[in-house]
Amino acid sequence: MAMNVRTLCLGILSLKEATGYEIKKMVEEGIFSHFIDASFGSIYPALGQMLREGLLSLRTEEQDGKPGKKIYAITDKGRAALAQALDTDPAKDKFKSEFLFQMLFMNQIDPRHLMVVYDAYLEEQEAELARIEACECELPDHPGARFVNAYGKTMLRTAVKFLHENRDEMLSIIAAMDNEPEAAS
Amino acid sequence: MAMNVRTLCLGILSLKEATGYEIKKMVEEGIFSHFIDASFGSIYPALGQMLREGLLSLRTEEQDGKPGKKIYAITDKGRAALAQALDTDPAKDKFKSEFLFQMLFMNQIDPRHLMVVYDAYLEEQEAELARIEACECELPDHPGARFVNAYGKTMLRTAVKFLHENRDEMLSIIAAMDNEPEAAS
DNA sequence: GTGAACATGTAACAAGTTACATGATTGA
DNA sequence: TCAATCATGTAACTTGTTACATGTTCAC
Repeated sequence: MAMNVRTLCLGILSLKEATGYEIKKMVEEGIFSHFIDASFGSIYPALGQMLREGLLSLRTEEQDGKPGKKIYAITDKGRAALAQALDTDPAKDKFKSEFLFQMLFMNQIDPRHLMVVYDAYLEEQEAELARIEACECELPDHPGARFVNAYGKTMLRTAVKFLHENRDEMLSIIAAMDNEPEAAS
Repeated sequence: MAMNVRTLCLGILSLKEATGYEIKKMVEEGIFSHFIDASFGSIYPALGQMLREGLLSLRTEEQDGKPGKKIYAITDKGRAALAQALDTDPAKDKFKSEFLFQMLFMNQIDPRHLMVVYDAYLEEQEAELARIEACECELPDHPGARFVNAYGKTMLRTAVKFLHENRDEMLSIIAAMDNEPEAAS
């Protein structure tokens, strides 16, 4: 369905008008963050392009000093484009995890470092869960947002639980490695 | 930690020697598939490059008709490079889901299509779970593989369970949309 | 006075995908 | 006979990131 930065911006702007800066913030702080990424370097060009194509309209708000806000709003043509993208079959999920890659080859890692990495990842997942739970109250009141939020919460809780439950086993694996080291540094 | 296709190939070749073709198959059929992707267009150049750099060694096995197998093996220098990559802090997970994006904007989708997409995704997750459970028996006997397999299984089971449990609610949301359509096609 | 948040934008770069090019064998 | 599996490789293309460029205000 071509879920690129363009479609992402259209989706956000279908909820309310916003500046590129605000879109970036929503992407990294809102529910989106769980399954989407986007940098300024991709958002700004996408907005400019879609404005030229008539999918967006622009209103500028001057500010003292700061470079005046460029507030984009979606047009009818933009809504049509979004509807079309939304009507396509979604591509397969893409998940890349360097953490899991490292865990897969844990027997080739220095045991001390391994545990540091493990705990850091666990904390990260906990923080992510906390964030997603926090943004729940300010959730837009439509079923999609609730569904995605609930899904993300469920998955993160499971991950955190798994990592907690398996921590002791990790420690004992490491203890075994210390006796029979394969690649301790 | 620069977990690119190079590191992926080094990791696989640290388990056993293989051809580019075999690496691709392992990536799409083994435990790797859950958190990694790689195409021929990235694997073959990576192998050639690392051979030139001395991280890999090459043995060719002629075959009748077919273009003789190029069997790569990791060298000491290659193992060192892998160890170095494994010693770096892993980058944050990257997860992209067009399905969740569509669910987020479900109120702008044709209800019938929405349910087709939902069921297709559910089936896909079930298939993925079945695959990961199947490859369990032929798992290399080291703790990393078991950990990653268990993690993947746990997450996929949770996803499948969630999707099953929320299917009825989806149906009622759709029923509500049919009465009060916002963007039915 | 130093760093963070606000605010926009460009250009070089990185990394990987898709499509193309080639060609035998095997099973439906 | 048509698709799939085996087997390698290249080149164009897509997509997005990082770093740079610029400048204010506000809190510590």
